[in-house]
Amino acid sequence: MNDTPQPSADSSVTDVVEPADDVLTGSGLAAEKAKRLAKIAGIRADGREPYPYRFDRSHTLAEIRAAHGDIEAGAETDAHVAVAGRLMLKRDTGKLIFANLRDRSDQIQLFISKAEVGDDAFASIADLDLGDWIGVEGSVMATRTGELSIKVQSLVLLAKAVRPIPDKWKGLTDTDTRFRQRYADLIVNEDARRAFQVRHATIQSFRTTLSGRGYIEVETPVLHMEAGGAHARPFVTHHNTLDLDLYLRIALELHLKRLIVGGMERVFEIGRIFRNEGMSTRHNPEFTMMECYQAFADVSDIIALTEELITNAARDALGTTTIDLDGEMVDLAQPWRQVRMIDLVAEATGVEVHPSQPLEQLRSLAAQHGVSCAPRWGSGKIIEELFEALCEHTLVHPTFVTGHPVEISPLARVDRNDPQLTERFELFIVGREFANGYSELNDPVEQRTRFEDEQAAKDAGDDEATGVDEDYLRALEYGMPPTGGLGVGMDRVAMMLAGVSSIKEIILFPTLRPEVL
RNA sequence: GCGCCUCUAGCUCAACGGCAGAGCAACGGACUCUUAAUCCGCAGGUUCUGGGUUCGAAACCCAGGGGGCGCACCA
Repeated sequence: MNDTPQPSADSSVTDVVEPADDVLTGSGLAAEKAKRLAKIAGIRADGREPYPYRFDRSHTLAEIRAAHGDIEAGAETDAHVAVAGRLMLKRDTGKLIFANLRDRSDQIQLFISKAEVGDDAFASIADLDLGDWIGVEGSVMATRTGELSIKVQSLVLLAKAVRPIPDKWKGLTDTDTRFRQRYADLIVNEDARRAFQVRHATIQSFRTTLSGRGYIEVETPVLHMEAGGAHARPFVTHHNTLDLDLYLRIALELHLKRLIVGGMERVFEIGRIFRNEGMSTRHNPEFTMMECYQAFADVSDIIALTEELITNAARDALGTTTIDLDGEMVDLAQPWRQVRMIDLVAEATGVEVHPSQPLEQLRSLAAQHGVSCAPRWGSGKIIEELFEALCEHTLVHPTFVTGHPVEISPLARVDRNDPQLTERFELFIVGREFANGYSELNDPVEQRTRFEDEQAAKDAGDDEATGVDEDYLRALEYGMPPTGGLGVGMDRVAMMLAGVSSIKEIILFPTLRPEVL
């Protein structure tokens, strides 16, 4: 960079190896880390390894509790076990140490007797810090007070923690720290661990249900030439070798339907999608969508599938289909309401609405209800806006809102009984959208017309409208069978089942502004 | 993007313009059945950052930063 001579190396090296005395005797974070690093040096000086490569575990802690949880107070068994986990609590009574060991499955007490392990080993165990990873061999017992414990015969350090874990009782409550340092959150907060277990069970349940119905799981590109399949502002990136701007996908839809054209008949993908929009308790810029497509099916099949997927997920993740929705216990196993969007708006306004009505009539209805309209909006868009403003938040119980206007549904097939509406639904629960599905438009000529309408909107300044996807049209020209399709916001389903109110609670590493370190 | 709230020891929180403190963790000591062990002792601070007001600011004012909530945006 410049010609300034660098400081000589030996001026900066000398005080790095041995921490200064005042750091070792203090008790701030720097002092704490220095002490623990000094312990590591001491362990190595003893010829022991603070970070060994592996440990043979015979049982998880839950397995031990399942097998021996009912032994009597004071009982000693000859069950010899090897367990591993993180040291969470330590109670040192002099010649006995009680410690709490936690692994992924459970937490169990360690009973460490100086007479049993010997003076040297006892001293090194007493020197362990909360947060250290350890491996233990011993026998299963219960203390005089009946606490299931492992009587330690030997203990090895598996990984030394240099940084202290948060408060053993209060945990970590600062949301900023919890989301930035999810590792620390997971160490101390049981609720966080549980939420991600529910998320896992939810996604696993979807896979099981779909697999059981003959769907196969596929992976389609994240980098798109054209960000289609939804109305959303995309993230733009650039491929250097091709010298090409690409978009991160905003939906899975168009590639999955190409596979239906190819004859795969039943496909699904659970994948990350990206929308360059605002963040809230219900929106993260990257989130997880499940989309599935089934040949020879229409919207009614997909409505039934949606109900089954979510009800099964509740059963698999929670063991019940009765869940708390905004303080009200609702059984998901009961049939879900179906109602047309135009009927909900009519109910809310007392006036019949339909996309065939003159634009001026709908504009004035919107104005009466405080909904302002952009000049380019057609009747269908105004009806949707009225629905969102007046009806959406009232839908607490699971409700399939159906019959969306054609104008706002460029990929959905027209209703067989009403050419101004589509065979489409959105699922709402506690006022939030969870899913979207329809009978898929498979007529290539009509799809081209719909795309051209989108293109016109885009040209008119709608930066969420999509352009014409020529390759998708080419695929449709080969013939797509009648098809029903579904998209489900997996984060929102997991939120509902985990009972959390922010999407950041159900995404391990939510998007945050950069931290100043 | 706008409004409101918030930021103090590693963690959880006090201090209402007047000496920055407690609990946990840490450190030293006692204790062979604890359960957030207990008891005694000791130590630990850029009060988010930068300005300003004041004899005196963690507190009040201004600007900036992080976070939360709401609104806006959002198939």
